[in-house]
Amino acid sequence: MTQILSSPILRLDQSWAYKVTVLADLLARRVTAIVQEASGLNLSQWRVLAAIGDQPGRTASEVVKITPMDKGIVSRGVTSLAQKELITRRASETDGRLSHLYLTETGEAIYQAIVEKLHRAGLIDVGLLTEGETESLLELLQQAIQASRERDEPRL
Amino acid sequence: MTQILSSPILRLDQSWAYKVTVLADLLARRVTAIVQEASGLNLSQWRVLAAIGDQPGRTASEVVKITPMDKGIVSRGVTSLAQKELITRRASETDGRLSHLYLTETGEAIYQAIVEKLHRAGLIDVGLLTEGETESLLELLQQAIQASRERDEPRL
DNA sequence: CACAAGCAGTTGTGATTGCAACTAATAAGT
DNA sequence: ACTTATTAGTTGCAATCACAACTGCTTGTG
Repeated sequence: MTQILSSPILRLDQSWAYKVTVLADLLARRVTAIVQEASGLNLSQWRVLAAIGDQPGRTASEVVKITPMDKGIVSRGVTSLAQKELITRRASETDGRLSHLYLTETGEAIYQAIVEKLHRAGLIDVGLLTEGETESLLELLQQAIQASRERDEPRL
Repeated sequence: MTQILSSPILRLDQSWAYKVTVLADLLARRVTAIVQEASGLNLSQWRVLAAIGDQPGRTASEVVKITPMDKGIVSRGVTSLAQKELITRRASETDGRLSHLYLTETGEAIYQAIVEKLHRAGLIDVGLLTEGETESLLELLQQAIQASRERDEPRL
């Protein structure tokens, strides 16, 4: 059925954007707690660690691209992780501006331990949804992300 | 296919939790920009306003319940919105602790204007997904939220 | 009624964030 | 080659947030 009223209505409990927001916040709180307890890292430090663990050799700006983080935050994350000796920077030989990032042995251990805990907490796989549901959720989310990225500067 | 390796792997681009996080952040930035430009309100003030517009008479703690916000933030939001005369508090007659919140005329106007803009920006309805897709996305998100809420204190 | 326990809302504070200004290195244009 | 534009990454700072302590009201128990 189509909209009857002339002005659009915001029904929070029917807004996908709102639900995504609420869910993301719940997830962030749980991940933060787990990461904090397991390693003392904060959420953005963990995100940087995870992005590197996910694909070693990434540069800071690549981390920014795949992550919902400001480059300032990533920069600070990289610095502090390097100080804690969880990652190392290796300057690129072909481009003096960037360095590739790798987990140290300690970093790898912490990374694995946290992944394990997140896994058990159902924050990686989805124990709650069936395999098919998960798949379609992933697809829908990806579409929404893409669309949101494309729309990003439509000068409203 | 099931997992072959012994330790769970975090593939970011296949993690629903990660995608939800990225998407929520993209959405938050866009909503913030729109709201800021339209009204000068920040995101949490807008969220409070929206929660009241969505269902007038809500109390602050009800806003907290349906929203991913700390009660401190809601409290400050309510205070500042009241100062700007976008909402009014009406003390409950039956319970001296709480007050019901309502939009003023100005508040209503701003609320409507922002909803309109968000709508045009595709942040309420989903122009990007079909109706069926939207529906299943909503359902899946709701399930995930519920599950996440229930799991919230599993003392890991 | 008195007392304990719980809930609504406020406020203080250190930590975290987002933005923008800045440096340094590379790429592009002429 | 030289000048300009872009990109990587760092840093300063004001705004925002999360958490916890606190006040005051209400509910439950005896």
